[in-house]
Amino acid sequence: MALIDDIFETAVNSQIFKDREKLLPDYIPERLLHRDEEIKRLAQTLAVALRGERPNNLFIYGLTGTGKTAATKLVLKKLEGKARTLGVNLWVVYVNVRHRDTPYRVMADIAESVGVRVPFTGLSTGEVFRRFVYRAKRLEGVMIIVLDEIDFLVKKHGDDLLYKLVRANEETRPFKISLIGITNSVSFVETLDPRVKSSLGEEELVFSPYNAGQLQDILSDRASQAFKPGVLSEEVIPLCSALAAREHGDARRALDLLRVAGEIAERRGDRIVTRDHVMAARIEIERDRVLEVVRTLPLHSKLILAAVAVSTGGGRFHATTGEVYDVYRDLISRVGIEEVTFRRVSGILGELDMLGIIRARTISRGRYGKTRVIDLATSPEPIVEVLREEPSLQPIARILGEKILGKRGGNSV
DNA sequence: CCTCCACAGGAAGCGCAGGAGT
DNA sequence: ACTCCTGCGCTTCCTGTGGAGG
Repeated sequence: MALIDDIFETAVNSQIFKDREKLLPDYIPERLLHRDEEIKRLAQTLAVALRGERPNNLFIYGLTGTGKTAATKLVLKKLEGKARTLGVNLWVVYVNVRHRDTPYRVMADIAESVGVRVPFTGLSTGEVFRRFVYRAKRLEGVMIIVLDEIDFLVKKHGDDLLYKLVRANEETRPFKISLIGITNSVSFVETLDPRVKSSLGEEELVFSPYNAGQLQDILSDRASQAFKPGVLSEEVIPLCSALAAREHGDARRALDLLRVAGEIAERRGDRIVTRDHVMAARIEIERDRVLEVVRTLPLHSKLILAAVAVSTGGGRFHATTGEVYDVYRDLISRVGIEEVTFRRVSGILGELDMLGIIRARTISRGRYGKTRVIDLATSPEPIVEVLREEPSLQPIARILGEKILGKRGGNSV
């Protein structure tokens, strides 16, 4: 009991954190360092909405963790505040298309924002669109729709919806609709229908990556709000910045490192956050990411991932699609599940690659054919862990454990 | 220079579950 | 009760391809 009390006690009276939330990924700070130009451009573009005019459609590019979303949300928040005090009708809809990854769900979010009730399935996308237009027509004002990570939608479902939204503006008059598309893939724009491309890209804005120095500024600023004074040893912030700068200047990653390092220090009962905590944080973040991804994988994706783990010896060497398929069939024969076709296995390998959990690159071996060379991009332990959670997959978890973890001399936990 | 391997990956469509509308 | 819609995981059938070996 005393142990539990201790845990609760440290949680309430943190020795490390003053305000941990300031480091969470969805926290939007009042000011964004080193993004003045971008914020100015955004504000200038959107300001006309305060006069009841339609802002130009806007396209925002930039790699992950460069502040695109934060800057957009920040400016929109202020814009909404201003609109309220001026009594201007303004609707802002923010949709992260990665999480709402079908045209239907995106359209549902947009329609719901003007008060249309939409069931989560059952209607056609066109019907939802029609209801939205019907409702919007009898409203007055400006709507700004933000489609974050828009490339996911287009890659999976084409640009039909974008085309419709771009044109919706004509149908909903006097209600005005302005679109902001956010993407981290620059090449993505080229795949768009030219009509969509030109109207969506009325204005463009590029967010360049932070360099290590800028990351340091950001971390220092945020750390002073989030941590108690004096708990960070002086190498921590430069280290987090350097690690994140190496990964194309991703500020979100840097903040994650800092927060998790603090959490680890707190769990261990240390009073000072050091280099060791940062290094441990790095491993923990990666592990959690993989666990989360693997857990939500459909059955056969899990099995194929297991097959990759086995056929690459836990990541010590690489395998080809054909080899993975053979191992997969072998594994599946032991648990009495019906197997999927080669084509599907190939498709799933592509999906796992996109998730960053394996690495696959296509090569040609000349006479010996063209194939993908597949690597595990993570350590195999989290995979075994997830397989163990599923009773029917125990045999496979065991095989994996023996073939990989056993050979490494590691013990099972 | 051409062949031909071992796949890559596009296209179409199927069966199912969940739900709307009538 | 019935039809129609969607997303999802999947199959079937298909065309495309880099380069080692003949």
